Amino acid sequence: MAEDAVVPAYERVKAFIKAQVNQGVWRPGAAVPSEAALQQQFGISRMTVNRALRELVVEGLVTRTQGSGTVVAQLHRISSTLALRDIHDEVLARGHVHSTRLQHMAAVRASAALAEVFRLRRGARLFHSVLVHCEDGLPIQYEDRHVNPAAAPDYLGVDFALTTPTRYLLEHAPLTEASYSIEASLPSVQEATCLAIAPSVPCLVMTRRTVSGPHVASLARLVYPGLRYSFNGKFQL
Amino acid sequence: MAEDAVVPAYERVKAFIKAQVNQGVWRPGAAVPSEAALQQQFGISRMTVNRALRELVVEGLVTRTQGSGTVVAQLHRISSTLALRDIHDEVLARGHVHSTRLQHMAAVRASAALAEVFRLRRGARLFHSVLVHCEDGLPIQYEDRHVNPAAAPDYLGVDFALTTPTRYLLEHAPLTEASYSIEASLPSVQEATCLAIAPSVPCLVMTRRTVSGPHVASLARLVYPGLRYSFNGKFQL
DNA sequence: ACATTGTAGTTGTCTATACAACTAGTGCCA
DNA sequence: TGGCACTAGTTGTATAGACAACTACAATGT
Repeated sequence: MAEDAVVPAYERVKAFIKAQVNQGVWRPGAAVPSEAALQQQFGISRMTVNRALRELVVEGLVTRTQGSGTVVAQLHRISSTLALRDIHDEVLARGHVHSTRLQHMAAVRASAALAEVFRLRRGARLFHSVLVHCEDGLPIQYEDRHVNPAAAPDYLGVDFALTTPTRYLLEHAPLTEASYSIEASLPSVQEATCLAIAPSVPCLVMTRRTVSGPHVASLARLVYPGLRYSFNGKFQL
Repeated sequence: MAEDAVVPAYERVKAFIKAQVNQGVWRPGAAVPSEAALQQQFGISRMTVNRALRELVVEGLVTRTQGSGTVVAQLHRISSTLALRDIHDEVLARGHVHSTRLQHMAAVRASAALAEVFRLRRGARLFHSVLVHCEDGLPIQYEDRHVNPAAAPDYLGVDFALTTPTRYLLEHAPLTEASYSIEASLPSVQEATCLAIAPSVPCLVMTRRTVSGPHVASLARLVYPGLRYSFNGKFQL
């Protein structure tokens, strides 16, 4: 039953270097053997060693300088993959049931602030939706979103019992750029009401702007009750 | 003055594919030409095409299946590299002045909860430090930290006028693993006092656990006044 | 109808070699 | 001392070829 599971040569080299760093044999700043040295040590070709080291650069474990050498990196990043993940999938992944309540859906005129964000003129047509997402019936996200009709012309007709705004936009306006900001603040009265919390309960607020090709596709304000939700991340190696 | 700036062949292939995806020519799920096809199209060797495609996999732009082919990825991740960044550098990068007030520093005995986190027995010796970090004199972070003596035996003697706990630990207990959680909550009375805010002001609270080799090195509770601080991230391509 | 086999196409890995580009040091010379 | 040229060592890129592993599909046979 036990598969051969032949580990590729470049993986062996990576594992070796990671082990040295993990066990503290090579501290940050220490020199990693040259490609030629590792080539001899492992009895493989230089290109294979080169691949291993290049991948370790991407992983943030080492830094390389042409002409000089390879050293163990000083800072080990946390690549937190704060992914633009659909809340539907997220809830499902936890083994719970996701449901949605549509609060509002309409075409609106852009205020000066919105027009600037979307790089449109003031008064331009935008779609506006407000939803509440629930996990096992309990509200966990208030989603207030504006959408650029140029990126998703049929947004008003989408049935959010079948999909979520995030998913619909990812499918119809593929992502080319996104930026977000996470703050703590108090919910508005309407947000508190929809989330079934007191207005004094602190919330995580994520503001997210997505760009699709030439268009600013969407600006979303996502409000999470602070006591029912947290962002988590992990880094290893 | 204008350098030749010869763009490597594999970069040209990557740029070509990114452009097709960005401009919507190839939608998520669409097939990317095979290595052989790209090899012909660009007049380069297969290994070079292979490198380009492998790097695009790491960047999350495409997925590849042996025997089947390469397709444009469905979800474009935001790999926000929420780095374990030293707050001192962070403030400096914004062009401001960073200062620190040491509130407390002592050796303590582990409570049951702390012992579990650090994988030590109850009552084991730990170091405990409390600092307030200021940006241009304004408090922006309350840092309550426990440290494992096995990972940083000289922690009690560190002068936090010269360095920060984060920096000291990164240098003396190289990181092998870290996990964090971000929540919104209200500050304790002491936290509110130290941060010079009202106890009703919502705060971002990051709880961070770091591992160094065999030891759980540190557990930190970082409290940020919600109105003065936000986590930001960006993704492109 | 169903299962098996074969095959073309694709990606995964690895090699041996080559040259370019850069770094850091050494030694020379004015 | 200061500047310069040279060199050994290192990483960056690229090639042509090879074989393995896997997928999807077509052809075959029962």
